[in-house]
Amino acid sequence: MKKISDSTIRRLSRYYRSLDQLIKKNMETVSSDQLAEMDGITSAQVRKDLSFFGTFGKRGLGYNTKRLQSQIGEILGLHKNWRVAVVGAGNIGRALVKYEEFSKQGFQICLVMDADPEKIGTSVGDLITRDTRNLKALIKREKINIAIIAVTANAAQKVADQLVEAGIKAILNFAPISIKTPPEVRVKSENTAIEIEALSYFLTQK
Amino acid sequence: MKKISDSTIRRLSRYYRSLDQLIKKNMETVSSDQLAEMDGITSAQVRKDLSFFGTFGKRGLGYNTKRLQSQIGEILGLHKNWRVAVVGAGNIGRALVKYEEFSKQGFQICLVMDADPEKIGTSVGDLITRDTRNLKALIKREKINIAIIAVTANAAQKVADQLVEAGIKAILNFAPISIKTPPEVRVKSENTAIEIEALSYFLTQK
DNA sequence: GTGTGTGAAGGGTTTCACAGCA
DNA sequence: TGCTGTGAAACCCTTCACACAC
Repeated sequence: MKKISDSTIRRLSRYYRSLDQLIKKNMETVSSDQLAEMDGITSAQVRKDLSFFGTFGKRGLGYNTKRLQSQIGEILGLHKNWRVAVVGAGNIGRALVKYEEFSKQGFQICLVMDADPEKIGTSVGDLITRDTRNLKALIKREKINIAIIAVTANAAQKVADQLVEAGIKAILNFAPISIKTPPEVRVKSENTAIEIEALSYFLTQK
Repeated sequence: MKKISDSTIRRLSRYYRSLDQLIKKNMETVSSDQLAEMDGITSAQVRKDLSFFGTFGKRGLGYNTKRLQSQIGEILGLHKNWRVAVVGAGNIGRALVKYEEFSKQGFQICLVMDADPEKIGTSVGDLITRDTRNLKALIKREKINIAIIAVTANAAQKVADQLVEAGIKAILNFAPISIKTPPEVRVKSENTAIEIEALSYFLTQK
């Protein structure tokens, strides 16, 4: 399969959400122009993004909202009921466990771990915090597909190594540090500090 | 000033953090090769990024870690003690108020707001949750520079409009929806659902 | 007429490769 | 010799513009 750019995939996620809104408003069809307007991009971009995966629209008419959403969901693999683990039961970890946007799209958080004895055994949402010392066994037993790292910068690489050893192929990293993994493992980083520093730069320029 | 790409700015933030580690290990100098290796990019990229802002290294030697860090800090405006407000005292909002990575870099959260009467008056870290109805006045009184939106998708645009009206020029948006603002306002979005969906896509492809 | 799908053009970012300085 | 700084080349992504289907 042709290599699809990361930006395209991210935009598909956005289209998926925009379609949600339209469907709630009982809109049956949508044009690339409308979708583009909702996401602040160009209509050519929308059509090009979709064209990588097939032809979903009708010329002169646009796209059927429900069908397009379900097709994008299919492309992104959102029908798959992913099992997710969160490593780190600090502020961010706990907020993620309770984040509704996950469960809504089939990402089920089934495991929370921490290394701190004070935290082990405490409940987070419906889950009980487990000991990271048992990481490998827990990941396997719970058949986890995706792991979220929400530990400190110091601990992040070690956790990542353990996750890789446990067979995890997809990691979402919230620690403010780049982590190293073998090429077959995909890592996405979410680093709020970096985003706010970009705002700082912008304000400083003006 | 020449337009600098967003990716360059984001990488500068990463270099800043990588330099942190090196400084902690008492390394006096670093080459673009080493920095690149730490962040999983190429050395040419590092040198190119820095070259937009000046010449910071010594040929044959590399860069002085402390000096380079402070120069990057200067570029990003990290010395400025930004005053930050968080709108939305849900799970994410509360986690952000307590996020240490912010205060460490001079981003001081001085205001938390929510619309829910149950939440108004409750404390989050050192702050008391205020009523969003007073948003404009509070933003002005606290001299806020940067606002973080951590409310639901439904409420996000309305909050954004109020923030713009209150004179805010930089917004970090955690709501899973694109928000519209006038061109002079910079918005950065952090959307964990989008990142995890990219992982879902990756796992689905294999 | 309307709006999609797409090859081609355009613009921007990354990588290459090397001159030049410590 | 070692490593930076930087034009030029390569690459990738976005935008244009129009044929074509409804």
